[in-house]
Amino acid sequence: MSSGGNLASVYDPAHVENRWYEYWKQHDCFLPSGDTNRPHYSIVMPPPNVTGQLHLGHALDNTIQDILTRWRRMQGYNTLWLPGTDHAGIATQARVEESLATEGISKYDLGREKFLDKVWEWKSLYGDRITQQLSLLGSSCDWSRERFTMDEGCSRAVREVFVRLYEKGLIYRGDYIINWCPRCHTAISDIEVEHADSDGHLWHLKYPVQDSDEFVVVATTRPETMLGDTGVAVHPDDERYGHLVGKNVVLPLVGRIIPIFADHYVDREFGTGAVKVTPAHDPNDFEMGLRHDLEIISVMRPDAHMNENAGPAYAGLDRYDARRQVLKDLEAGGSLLQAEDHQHALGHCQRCDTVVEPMVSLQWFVKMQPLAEPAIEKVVNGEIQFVPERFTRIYTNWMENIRDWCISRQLWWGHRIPVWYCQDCGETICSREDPTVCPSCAGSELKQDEDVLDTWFSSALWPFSTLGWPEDTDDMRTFYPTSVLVTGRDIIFFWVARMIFSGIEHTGQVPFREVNIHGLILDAQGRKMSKSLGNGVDPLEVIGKYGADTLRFSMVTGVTPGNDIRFQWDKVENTRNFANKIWNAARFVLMNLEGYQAADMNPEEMTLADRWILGRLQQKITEITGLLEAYELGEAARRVYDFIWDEFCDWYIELSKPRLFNPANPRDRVVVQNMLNTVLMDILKMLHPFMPFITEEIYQYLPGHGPTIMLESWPQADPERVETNAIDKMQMVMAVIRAIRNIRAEFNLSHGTAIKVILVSPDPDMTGLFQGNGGAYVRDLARVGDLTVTEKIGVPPRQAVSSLLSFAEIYVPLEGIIDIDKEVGRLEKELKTIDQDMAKTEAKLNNEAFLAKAPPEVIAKERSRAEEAAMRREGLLQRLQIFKAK
RNA sequence: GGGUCGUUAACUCAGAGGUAGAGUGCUUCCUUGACGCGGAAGAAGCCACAAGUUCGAAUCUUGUACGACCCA
Repeated sequence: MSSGGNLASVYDPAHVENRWYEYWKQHDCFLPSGDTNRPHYSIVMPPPNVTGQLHLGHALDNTIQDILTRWRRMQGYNTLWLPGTDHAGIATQARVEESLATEGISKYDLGREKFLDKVWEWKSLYGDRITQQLSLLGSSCDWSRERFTMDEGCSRAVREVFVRLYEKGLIYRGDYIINWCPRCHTAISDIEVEHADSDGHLWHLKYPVQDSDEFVVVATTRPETMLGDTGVAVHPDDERYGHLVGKNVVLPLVGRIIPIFADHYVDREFGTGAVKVTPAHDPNDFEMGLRHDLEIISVMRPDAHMNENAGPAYAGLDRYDARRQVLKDLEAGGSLLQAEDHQHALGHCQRCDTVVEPMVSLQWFVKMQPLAEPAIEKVVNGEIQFVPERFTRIYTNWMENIRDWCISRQLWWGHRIPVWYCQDCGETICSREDPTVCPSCAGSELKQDEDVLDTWFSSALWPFSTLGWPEDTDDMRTFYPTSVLVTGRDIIFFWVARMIFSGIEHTGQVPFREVNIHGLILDAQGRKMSKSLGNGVDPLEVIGKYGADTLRFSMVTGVTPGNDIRFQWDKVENTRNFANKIWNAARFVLMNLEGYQAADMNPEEMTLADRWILGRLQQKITEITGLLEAYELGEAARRVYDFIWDEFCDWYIELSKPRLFNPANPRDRVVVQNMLNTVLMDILKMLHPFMPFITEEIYQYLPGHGPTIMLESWPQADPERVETNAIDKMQMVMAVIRAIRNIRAEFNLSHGTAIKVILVSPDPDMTGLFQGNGGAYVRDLARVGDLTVTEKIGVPPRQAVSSLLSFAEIYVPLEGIIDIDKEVGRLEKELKTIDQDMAKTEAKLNNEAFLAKAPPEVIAKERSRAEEAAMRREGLLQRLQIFKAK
């Protein structure tokens, strides 16, 4: 056993954390126990971007997962937390391109293969960084099973899934309108588009009706697209335009003859009620175009400059220059009627914030309807549960309105689409193995599709691809479906939803039973942390300054399920202080364990304080375990905090001191030593999932410790140890001590002066308590030199301050010190509040409806409250009489 | 336009039918044999507003206002 006297009085995480992480790793503590007789508990980690850096969002997400994992592991589950990283197609490729650009090289200079070599170089250079950062956080994940979305196994799963869906007809290729990012030069899916309101204009353009003097005025926010207009739409019931439906207009600047048609999509209230239709550059227009068989004329190039279809005057112009030019030309031709200010939502690329351009393009899609249906059902019927429950609706609403998923990306970094085109006969071949000859014509000129898959296509398979699917592996059988998925509310659509339908479709099972959704970490002002605002806080900085335990605990205590939390340095500091508090409590215990011998807790030998703290400990075990089961991690952490600081440190340790230092009773010392050790041990175990490092460090100093606290069993509450009688009595002792301390503070009685106290209670139980153990506590903790306990007092001393508790009266004689006027004032104030309280309770007790309908225990409580108040009031009046009777 | 969340002490947030809680900050005191990153005591709130349900509402219902976010 080490002596606590060697420990520094200030806890320094830097000397502790890395050491234990290495120790755990070396001793294989993160691996599943492998005991398949025990239930399994498994989590797959949401894979961070392989070239990314740990941010506070990761820190929170992984802290929650680690808490759950460590807790369940201690509970004896066969526990697996599987880590890994994501190849993050667009983001990673963009970063490599940026880096090459500084050398003046473009990816085209290198060509596809050499460029990909570069990306893999990046991956190996930065791929470890994020996982090392996760280690610093204390993540107890099984690194031996670490995966990467582009490793061999995951790639195999991707290939299998693509081929299966293709063969089932759920994957198709076609020309459809998609969101195009002109900067990233790729298609992106609907949810990768972020809408932001921006100030623009609504221009009214005058289109002449063919063979007529009439005009149709259309309103648009994007006049440059008029070059690609192939129709004008009005609402079928709009009387203003009814006579024009079926006629044509002559498109200004272009001269194209295009039809006027009716469609219910048109909003009569908006603008002029007539809209120009550009099927090639607007998703709604595209739909209308299909319905009315309109021509699709694309007027833009992939870089969002106009193409030759826009006409020689505009070809080559950037879309915004083209807008200015078109407006100028329309105005010159008298076709521009008015421009009003108008706010509208613009789509931006999630990655680079460039304004997205809707374009018609040949892409691959997943047909969502058949996949969405069972995915909704499994959530509605509770096979998958969202926690908090309200996220269920967010999920189902989205799933019910889902559109087909555009999965092809015009990138090089990613899973290449496993489709080949025969150059001889034009056959399309989708295959699990790379084909060498065309099955149709036996030709060998096969060319693979250039595109790669959306990164989320592989992420969607993560819960099973990481466990070995499509093979029927031990891990699949043991750990799938996983127990819970922990993630932020921002990726429910991107990821959670897609894992659910993929899991059901490919494994026939849900990928996880529960989804625990947490909020986002905001800055101190409540804003999202972002690079552009520069308000991000680096978790590594926090760990460096305060330690990972502190970061973890400070984040998790701020958590209420599903809600965002603000990051505050104040809170981090407070948590650091908490760590130091535990450290010093442990130091105190260790310093006083000299001569420690393990002893059975004999109830006979236990004092009131012992029974109280043991009872409270059992209650806390029950509460905290229950809160963890309900994913109320923040509340659980707060309970641990309060118990340690308020009850264990401020009361129990203080109460233990006299017994430790009393040489007259050596046996007493042994009992307290055992108490301190066991209670501290259980406290550490409960705190361990939250603060793994400091708890391990202290644990290793305590007598009776095992190889690691990680593999200790989670405390179990023993109901027999909950003696409510002892708890109640202790609470009364505490009330007396507080009352005396209060008097001390109010009368400035320095801590050095031992005072005299008279405690009066007619209840023999009470007098017994304070003549015994309770009195000793009062003497020690309230510094009472002379404590008189009596059932009755004839005439209370006049020169005394009093405190009237519900179960006892306390008098502190202060001959010569007491200021009678002040004391009278104090009592009168107290009398007033009692009167107010009494009025309230009496109003209730006089209310017949209350007596008739309120539950009996509430009525009883109200009655006893009234009685207590009456007693205290009586006492106060007596006191006042004594003072006034001069 | 639809939806979700929030509005509680100066600040940051808990609490979810039975007389309001914490941390920080503030005031006063304390070099008591773990801890000043500490201890003791205290001041501080018509729980956004309105109506309803209920014996009883900060808590449930409906609406309003303000703020944040998501979807269209």
